Amino acid sequence: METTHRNEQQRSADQRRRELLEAADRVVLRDGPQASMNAIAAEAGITKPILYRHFGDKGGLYRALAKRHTDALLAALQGALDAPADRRRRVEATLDTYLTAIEARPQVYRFLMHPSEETGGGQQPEQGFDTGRHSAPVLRRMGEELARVIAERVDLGPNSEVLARVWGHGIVGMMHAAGDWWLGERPCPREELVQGLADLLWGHLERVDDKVDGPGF
Amino acid sequence: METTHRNEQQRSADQRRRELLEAADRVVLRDGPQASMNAIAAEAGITKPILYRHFGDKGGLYRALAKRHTDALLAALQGALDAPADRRRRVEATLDTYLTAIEARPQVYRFLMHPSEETGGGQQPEQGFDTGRHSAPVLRRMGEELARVIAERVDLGPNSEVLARVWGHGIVGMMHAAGDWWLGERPCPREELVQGLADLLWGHLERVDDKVDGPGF
DNA sequence: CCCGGCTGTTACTTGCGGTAACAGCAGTCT
DNA sequence: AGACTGCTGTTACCGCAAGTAACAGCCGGG
Repeated sequence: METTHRNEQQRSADQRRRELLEAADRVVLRDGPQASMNAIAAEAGITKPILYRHFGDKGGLYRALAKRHTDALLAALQGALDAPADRRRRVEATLDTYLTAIEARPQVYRFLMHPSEETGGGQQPEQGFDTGRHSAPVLRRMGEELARVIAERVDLGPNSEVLARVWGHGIVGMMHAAGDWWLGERPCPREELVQGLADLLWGHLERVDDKVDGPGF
Repeated sequence: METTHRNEQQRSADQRRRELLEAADRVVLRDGPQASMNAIAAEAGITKPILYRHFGDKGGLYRALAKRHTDALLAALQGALDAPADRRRRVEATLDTYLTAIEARPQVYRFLMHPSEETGGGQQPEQGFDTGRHSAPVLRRMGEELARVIAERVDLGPNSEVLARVWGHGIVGMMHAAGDWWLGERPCPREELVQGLADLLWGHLERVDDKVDGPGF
């Protein structure tokens, strides 16, 4: 029967693809984003052309890899965002979830934030004014997701469509940058960072007092 | 006289270096960060080894290039941050300065935010748990600078040292992420984005009303 | 006069992304 | 049975970019 044949092959191909992805994962998490296709193939016990048959090019493999981790992270954040608690607690929980994740697996984090979509090889596909294309897709997805949540839960007045997205991307960027810095320098325990960021979001910037001397802020 | 000789050579070397940097600038701004050393050398009218004598390796050239643009951007931001106006106006002016800069020269922006410190060639220098090393140095410098300004101008209570840095990096990250998204999609005029971000910083998140239906935010 | 230190070159090595071209091994159709 | 299809996998190659000798000319100072 042809369909059976098809399904078996399909299943096998998918399974193979998963195995390859896991091998690639190991190598990338060990060697960073500059892991070579040869190294990944060797880890999987095969040779290069097979990888190319499955993923097209290096970018394809990276994208497939990134999608898995991105989906996992987003799911965790969704959970925190939907938890039954008051608004401030949910904000804290979301920040904490993100920071806990990047703290637990910094290699994954580093990989996700640094797709570095190189062209490298034999041809140069496109090259025309690709403004803003470089930012990590994780951040974009997180920003859009948060924007959706904000837009559907709070009333931002006129133009709330765009405003929610401004805030979504802005908040995600804040979380990301602060987390990145914190992960590199570890200047304080996580809980303190969470509180500091939540306070910032909570509008303390408006209320903090000027110092007695100096031009004020 | 030996000193004269030295100075002449030094001056000449510095001038040559500047010329090379300008040539590199043209190529990088035209071809993006994956501009080849050969192309840069050709643009400068010379060949590769000279570039390597001046800058060590590709990373060195990129760092030198990035420093020039970073310094310029930071100077502009300092100006906005020190302008004589009330706090809200200064916040708006700073956001606007940044956004105007990235809008005016998106290629420079893209280059600065995507150093992509590849190793590439013959050897692999270091590879041990370099958590957080990837973030663009511009952002770090901007974050630290803003932290300094915050720390010296407002009173954040106990632990204000660390808290100021949390806020500095957080705010810079917010600005960066929102700017990046905005530059790519252009969903609204710049002024609207500035107001939205300033509002977010101004603590509207605390005060916005829940929508009448839904779980609230 | 020749030496030190610069400018510049050509020609090479190494390594990586990517691609033929080929070989074996199912299962399927006639 | 035997040709066909579609996968698995291989070796061997191309092109290109980073980085490095090794060599050649120029010029000021002992």
